[in-house]
Amino acid sequence: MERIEDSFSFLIAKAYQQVQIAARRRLEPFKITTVQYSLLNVLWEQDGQSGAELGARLKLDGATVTGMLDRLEHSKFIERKPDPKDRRINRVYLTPPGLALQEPAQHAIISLNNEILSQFNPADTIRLRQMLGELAQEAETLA
Amino acid sequence: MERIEDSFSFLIAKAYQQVQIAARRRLEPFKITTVQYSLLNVLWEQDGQSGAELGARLKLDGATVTGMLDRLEHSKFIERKPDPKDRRINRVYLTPPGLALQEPAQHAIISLNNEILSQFNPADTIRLRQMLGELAQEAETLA
DNA sequence: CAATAACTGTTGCACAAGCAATTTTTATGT
DNA sequence: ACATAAAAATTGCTTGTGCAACAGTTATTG
Repeated sequence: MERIEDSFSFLIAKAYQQVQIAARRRLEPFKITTVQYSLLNVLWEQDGQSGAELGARLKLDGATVTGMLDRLEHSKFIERKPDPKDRRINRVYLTPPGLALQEPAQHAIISLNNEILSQFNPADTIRLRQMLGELAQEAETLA
Repeated sequence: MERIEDSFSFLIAKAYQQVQIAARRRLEPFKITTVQYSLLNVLWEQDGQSGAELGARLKLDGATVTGMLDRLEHSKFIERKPDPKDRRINRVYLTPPGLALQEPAQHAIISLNNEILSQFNPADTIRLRQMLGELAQEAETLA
């Protein structure tokens, strides 16, 4: 028998959970959630993407993206505009308030990541990032 | 500017997500979810615990535990019985079907964890487990 | 002893997430 | 061209999560 705390699935779930909670606290002043932040991040990089593109980039279900866009639109950080060439598509644009979030929100999250990782030496940090990436890849093929 | 894929918070979220999806698939035949599995795991170790004890062990909010117990009770894997000494407390007991899940469900998850980690050498695996634990700890203090 | 604090479980609310099914629109293949 | 397939977005459903508020019970403390 194995204690649940020794199960690797549990370990990564709890590491994720705690990072998640810390990130949520840092983003609270900006009135966005962690997942909304990741979506905004993709938009800060390139405006006017479709919901499908955002979902592919963030590896999120289309239905999840729809809900997130609903809430982000409701809080006036984005706008949906129909694509003139393809009527299936809604393109997503940042509003001025949505744009204004970029500097402070990114600063908050980058600082947090640095603080969390500051306990490891640079080589370990690099290896950890590598392993997390390979882990996601491997789990995906096993799914 | 940082691409979201390079953000550590995103990295760990996606690693978690993919492990989660793989685990869900493996548990599908048993009609339980990954979080229900972790709760059952604590019960397989020791029957008759209170909701508060389960929540503390799994680091879950009381309200979350209530909902999980509702669903596990509805699917007949557990039972709630009032504590005779302390009328605030409900104690949670496994039913025979709940007990019967232990062998096959644990086997499924342990196998998955081994498969996922098989890409790393033993030293890296140990280091990864260490780092994930320290990560959770550190993020918790930063929250 | 009586007032207050702490604990346990529950409900309600909001957000996130995946899956299935549906609608509308565009692409493909014969 | 027409039928079929594929893609995009949405809606509905279930589960999980955390937070806040609450009721009932037990502990503490002045």
